[in-house]
Amino acid sequence: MSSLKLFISDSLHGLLGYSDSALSSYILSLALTKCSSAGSLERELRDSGIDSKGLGNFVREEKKEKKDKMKEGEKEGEEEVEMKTGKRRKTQNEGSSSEDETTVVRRKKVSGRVVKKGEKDEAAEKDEATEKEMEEIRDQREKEEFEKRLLERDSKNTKKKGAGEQDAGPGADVSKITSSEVEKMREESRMAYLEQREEKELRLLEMSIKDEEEMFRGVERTPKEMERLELNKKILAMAKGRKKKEDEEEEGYRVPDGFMDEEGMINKDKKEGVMKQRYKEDKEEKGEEELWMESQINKSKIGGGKEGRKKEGEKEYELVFDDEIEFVVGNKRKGKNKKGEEVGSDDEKKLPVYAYRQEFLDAMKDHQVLILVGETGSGKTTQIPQYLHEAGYTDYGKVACTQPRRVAAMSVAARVSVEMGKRLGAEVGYQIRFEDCTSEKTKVQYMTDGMLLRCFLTEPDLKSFSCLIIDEAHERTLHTDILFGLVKDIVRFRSDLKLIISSATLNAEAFSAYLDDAPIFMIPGRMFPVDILYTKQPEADYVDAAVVTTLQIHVTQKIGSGDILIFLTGQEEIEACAETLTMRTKGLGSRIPELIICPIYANLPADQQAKIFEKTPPNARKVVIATNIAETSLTIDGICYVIDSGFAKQKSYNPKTGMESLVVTPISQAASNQRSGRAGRTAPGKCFRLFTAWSFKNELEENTVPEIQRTNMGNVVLQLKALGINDLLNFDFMDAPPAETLMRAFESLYALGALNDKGDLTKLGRRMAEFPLEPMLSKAVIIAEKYKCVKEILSTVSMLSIGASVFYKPKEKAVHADQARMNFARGGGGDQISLLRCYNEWEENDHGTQWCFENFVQVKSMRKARDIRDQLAGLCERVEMEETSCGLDNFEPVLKSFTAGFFFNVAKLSRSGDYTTVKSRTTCYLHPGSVLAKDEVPSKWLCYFELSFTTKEYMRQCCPIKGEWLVELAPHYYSGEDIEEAKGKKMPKQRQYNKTR
DNA sequence: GAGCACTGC
Repeated sequence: MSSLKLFISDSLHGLLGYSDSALSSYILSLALTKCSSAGSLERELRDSGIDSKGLGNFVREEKKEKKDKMKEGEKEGEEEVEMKTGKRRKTQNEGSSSEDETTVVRRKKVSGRVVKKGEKDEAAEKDEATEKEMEEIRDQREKEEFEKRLLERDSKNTKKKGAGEQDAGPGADVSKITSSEVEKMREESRMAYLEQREEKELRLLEMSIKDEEEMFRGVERTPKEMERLELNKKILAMAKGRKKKEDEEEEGYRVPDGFMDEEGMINKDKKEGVMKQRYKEDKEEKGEEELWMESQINKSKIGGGKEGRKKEGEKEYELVFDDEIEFVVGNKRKGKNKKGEEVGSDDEKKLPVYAYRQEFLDAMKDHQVLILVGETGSGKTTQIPQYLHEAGYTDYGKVACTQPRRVAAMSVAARVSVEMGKRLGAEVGYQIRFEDCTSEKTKVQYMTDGMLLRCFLTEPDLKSFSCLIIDEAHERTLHTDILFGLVKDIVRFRSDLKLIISSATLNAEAFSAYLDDAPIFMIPGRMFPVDILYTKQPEADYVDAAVVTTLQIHVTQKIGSGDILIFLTGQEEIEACAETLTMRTKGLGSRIPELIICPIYANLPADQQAKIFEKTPPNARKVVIATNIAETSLTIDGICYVIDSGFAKQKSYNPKTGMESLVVTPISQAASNQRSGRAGRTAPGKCFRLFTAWSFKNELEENTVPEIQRTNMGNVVLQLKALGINDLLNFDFMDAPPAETLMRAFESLYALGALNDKGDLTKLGRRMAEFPLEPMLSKAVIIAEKYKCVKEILSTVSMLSIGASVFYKPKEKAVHADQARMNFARGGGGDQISLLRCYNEWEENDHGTQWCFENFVQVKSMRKARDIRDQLAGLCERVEMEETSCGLDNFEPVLKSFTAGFFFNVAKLSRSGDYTTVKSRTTCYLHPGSVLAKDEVPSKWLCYFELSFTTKEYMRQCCPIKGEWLVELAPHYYSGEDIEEAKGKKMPKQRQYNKTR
């Protein structure tokens, strides 16, 4: 609490200090009451912090170390390993090698079958097998040998023990193992893990060397690159040399395979007995977690699943991987309407919603507001608006249905227009940014939620609508959350307006409570049951675990039983996962059916994205490796197995520094359930969660923190202000954003001149709200009029607002891509001017695709930039802003205009050579991707587009500016003092003037 | 020398 107080008084001092402090005390009191009543300070702090709890950090750390390890080559301390495998290790120690138990089960199969295969291969390998395959075989050998030794030793131990116990008399426990033996076993398993890891790293290293040599043949390489390559080669040679030596040494221990086979069987039973005994002992100690898991398992059995499916399934395994993961059956997601007929042509009649038509219309008659709960497949999105239309609600206004995504709005509208037999754009239409497919005749209108929000600006009472349906409300996007507040207000004074909040999850009570206890109307979904399986122990590396699980599914489940969908966090992981999968399936060759690997993430070029929708050929299985994009945005048919890493990248915002960060965070229970639902769309499915049932219950939040609580609110505040909502701190948010975030938004809008000292919208603010841009960008556009560079700033702003996806950098042509990008930087001006040059050149080349290709620029992004630019230009025309131009030779006006919007984001070069933000004194770094990163003489002053924390505080999209500009452009924010230090001499003290507002 | 999850106006 005290820290918040401090912050508020601080910021008010800096910002509002000069003015009459009516606003400040007002805001302060509101902020404080809001904050204490919401009790959200703790959450805020957590949100703004960079550390995510749970496994996220661990995994990251672990990965980084993995890389380090690879560089260090063979140096590997025991302690380090202990740390790396910490999570897994811990449970193993506590839960006392339940893993070993399974290792034995596996071992039998490995030696029983794969070895024989291996022998055959060995005969033929000289002529046939590729180098990689040979290595695979050798790997396999090594592991098996190690396991055999382990078994042998174990059997000796057990025998010895057995003899000893007999001496001690009857009743002595055969299964008791001394602690030194436990220690030994631990070490063994540690070694095994280490060995496996080492092999993997080596293989990867080898591949990367090979790749580099092949792909860059004939391409000039920098000395650094050459150096790295040489170093890698050296490491590989050294490691291989050592391996060879070890192999030779091991040769002496070799035991005939056949012998081991049998021996393995005998040992297995004994050891299993031992392990089970210990397992039970431990379970008693462990208590809650195990008990809960057990209860979950029993529940699923009662639930009518195929009892003991897992146990039986194991026996069916033909091919077992030595790093196999064990899963525990968890609860079952119950299917709705188990018969679930195939979707046919007249399927809407079979949709669950159909049976509720009359009931629904009756409910509509009685209530103004209704919460509609219907899971995926209930048909609510397509049918409900039609029912309303048929019932005559469209006689005095349109029925609007909002969707969080453009594609959804378009496709649903198209579907409904077919069902109604009307042309799209006539009675049924949609409205999204850049596309208005409606007409005067339109009765049923689908639109994005952001679009409806924009409608409020022109039509505050929404009088052209008779019904509003806010669909997918459970997603809690920023726009839906704001809509809630606005529509709640509207229904109070427009008794003729009907409101439906439609959600797919059961936490509808929250919506109901928020909307004055509105009645909840339930429609069952059409879902198939999904078995949920958890890992028995935490997995240290979920990417690796996902690969293994995929192979397990692929090998053990019948081909044609369904495709696999893996949820990972981002491009990097997806690529790594796809690579490992390719490698391992290649290694297995024809022993397994074909596995088609399809990565998908938003930045993937469209043609590659389309691959996931191709039908899987018979005798093959598709595995889709996706980000969250597959959670909501797209539906892939035929998925029956979902592998859920339990993580996603989530944006969080720290209002103190204004810094956004994208962090790998554990997902919520709700999100995990959403993911598992993806397995049961066309047939009964299974969801493999790569975490334990315990962590699901105890470590995952129940619901995802709504976006409104972890994002910058500048734009929202400006828009709400433009709608005439003045008392924002008392605005009826369903979940209020953190007070600090609102404060920061106020502060920045005030400094930009969008709000006056009373907190009211200024003329400038009203103009800014017209632009569909972040306030700082809008300001830059408006100021450009003064500096006569509107044409240039519009292009720059459009390019900036599409994000970082402009330049495309394929791995194999990274050097060329970088070169192409640096070409745009020639002539100076930093990233902003580079983007401007890029846009201009594209325009000069007739918006050509070929040009994009040659310059490693993404066409998709450029087209988007053009759309945005056209829209902005249109808006400028409407406010009679002339499209002036300053040309490219003198780009100073462009940078000045940009700085006029982004003067918050200015960093100064300190003596130590780092940059420090001028006001908040945060140390930050020039992003290596910036064109300025290669400059030899760093600019004294930088103005950046965004500050984002990844591994460091990085400034992205930076341009060099002059210190004097700050006093000229933002005299109320910067004084001479702020810049004199860098100038080295005293500047005449400038009086604050702030009377213009 | 890093790495950008997903949306939307």
